[in-house]
Amino acid sequence: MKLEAELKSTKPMPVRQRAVLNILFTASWLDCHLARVLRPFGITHPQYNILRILNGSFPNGLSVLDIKSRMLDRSSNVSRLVEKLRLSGFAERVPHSGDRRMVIVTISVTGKQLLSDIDTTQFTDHEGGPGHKLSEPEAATLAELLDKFRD
Amino acid sequence: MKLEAELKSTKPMPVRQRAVLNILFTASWLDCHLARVLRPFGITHPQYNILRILNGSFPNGLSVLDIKSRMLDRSSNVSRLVEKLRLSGFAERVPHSGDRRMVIVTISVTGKQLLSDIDTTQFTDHEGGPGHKLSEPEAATLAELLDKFRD
DNA sequence: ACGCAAATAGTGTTAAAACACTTAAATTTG
DNA sequence: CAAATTTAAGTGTTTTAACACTATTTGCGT
Repeated sequence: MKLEAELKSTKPMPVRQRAVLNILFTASWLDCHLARVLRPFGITHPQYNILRILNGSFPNGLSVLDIKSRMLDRSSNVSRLVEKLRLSGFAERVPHSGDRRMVIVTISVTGKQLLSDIDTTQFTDHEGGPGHKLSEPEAATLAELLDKFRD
Repeated sequence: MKLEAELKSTKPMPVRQRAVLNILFTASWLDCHLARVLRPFGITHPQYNILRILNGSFPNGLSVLDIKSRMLDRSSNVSRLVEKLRLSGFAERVPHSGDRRMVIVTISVTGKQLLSDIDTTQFTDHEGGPGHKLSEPEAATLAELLDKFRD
């Protein structure tokens, strides 16, 4: 559905404003879908995000700041989220030998199992997943325009 | 900056996954910018969102459900947000005469003044505003691709 | 070596989101 | 018309985000 219809907007919007609102609206829409898929697994979106990051650097771990710098939402509370993941058994924390300020966080076997259970493709390349109506070139164009948008 | 650089991603991503992450990342980036501009005015993003909606329907008011249906984030707590706006003097609430279940919310003069103070163009069409690097046709294409993405 | 600034992780607190539930009024149905 | 259903708004509670702050360790300059 077009943005104007979703938002029941009557007047036509300036094009850049339409782009801004559409980004925010689409992200909220995506978040909602993601939360619905994640709920049965007892994990939140930011926690899932961290697990994906840890999985990406596996078998190496990452410090808390490394995780933060790779997160979509940089203002979130990584220490507490990591602690949640540790309590759930999805991540491990070991003090860094060289620098005692640091803590190295690693995804656990259980955590890797969780990710494969969730089946990431459900959100990305799966048939019914979000964005399936876009062709690959269209998806590429979309990502490029977003990169340019943030410039 | 390109998404991969922002997220310090090493491996190449599937195109649709790249689009999904880019939408989420860009929205978070936008939110951050918006919060920075809004802070001096003592108003939050969802509150600003509601004020814009009320301003759009001025001089007519809207019921709480009408507001909710026009919001970017549909799961938020409109009653409490409206109460905050009322306490700050930016909105007014009057019971609906015909249907006593309903309450009609209207933007106040102070609220309209606040919006013009914030100068919405700062986020949309202003020179240094977000998305200023995009040409108008590019912004239009971006919005269309996002519409299609949600299909 | 000493003091100071930067870096790193974590905590405390307030405000907000998430979600289920409640109250009240209108509408439908038997 | 009475009871049940639906609709609208609001509330209670838990979890989380936001933001500023603290504590500890490291590195650096002198």
